[in-house]
Amino acid sequence: MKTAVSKKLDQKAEKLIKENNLSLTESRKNILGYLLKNHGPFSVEEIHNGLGNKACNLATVYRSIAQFENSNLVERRYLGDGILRYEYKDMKHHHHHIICRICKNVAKMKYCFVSEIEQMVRDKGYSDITHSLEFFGVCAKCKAK
Amino acid sequence: MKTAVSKKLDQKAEKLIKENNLSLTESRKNILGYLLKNHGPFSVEEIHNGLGNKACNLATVYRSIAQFENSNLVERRYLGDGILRYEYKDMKHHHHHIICRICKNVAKMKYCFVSEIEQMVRDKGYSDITHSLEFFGVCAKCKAK
DNA sequence: TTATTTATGCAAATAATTTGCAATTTTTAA
DNA sequence: TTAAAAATTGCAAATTATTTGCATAAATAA
Repeated sequence: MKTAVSKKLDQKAEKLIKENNLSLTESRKNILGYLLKNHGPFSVEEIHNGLGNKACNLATVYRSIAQFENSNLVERRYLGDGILRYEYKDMKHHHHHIICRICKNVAKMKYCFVSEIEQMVRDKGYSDITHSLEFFGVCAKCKAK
Repeated sequence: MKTAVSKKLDQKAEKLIKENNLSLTESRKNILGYLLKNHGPFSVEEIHNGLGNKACNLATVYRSIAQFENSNLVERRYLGDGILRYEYKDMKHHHHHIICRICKNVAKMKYCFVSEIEQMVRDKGYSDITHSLEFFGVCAKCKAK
């Protein structure tokens, strides 16, 4: 069963892949579609499972993600546990995360005023600046236990 | 040749190890001493090489670093390239990094006003909050090339 | 000092990621 | 539209970073 929203996001995935001059394959459509429909970040394995495992090979997920990263469609996150995760890089909704050190739940933090600091970095002579900011803490639920 | 400063930092390493109730071994003194004397972050392999390789086994560096992390003496950094790095956690000099995407040079950024945001995280019910903030850009040198 | 606990070296085991290569799919261009 | 060229995929094997088991050695406690 494909909802209208799901279909729309599949189309968006297709559009993004073409716009970035990547060849349009089933796997890539599925992988990027998955990231558009689900709010990550996800490990490569989670994406692979999420797609149903037989959708494509794990190596293909790695390769596709690498392409998407190069094309700036996806961004890598490191949450401190030794596993890399990826999520769709939505330019219009820049955000950060709050990760519970115990249950690993990832909450979104929409507010960001790091851009003010980026100006300082720019003043030091750097260009093409990005940043990664993650918060770690113990969430209320875990604290109560 | 051991300078006075170097000797002082070795003593500091020793003190820190004892204070944290870790047994005081040659390896641990060397590893923490290295992190006190050199401004990281460093990968486990870099530390191992830095100490001269025969100083101790690579596995020992991994194990010692894990201990130091638990004792909050050392903090883990992820600079986006798939390798974990570690540096001495100097409570008195909290700072962030600016990493050149090309030459990988790591510059220190002493200024930090993320603590203001931490209050927001606290307000959401999280406790024991820490954060990780890294900037990535192309440094002036690399840009000129 | 001797007993007990803890750490180390070494080699083997894991786990995540990458790669080579033949087969397949996608794109290009006639 | 179709044939040729280019790029991607699956699979298995290779890498790489990290962890672990276990016997030996060193550090701490009594």
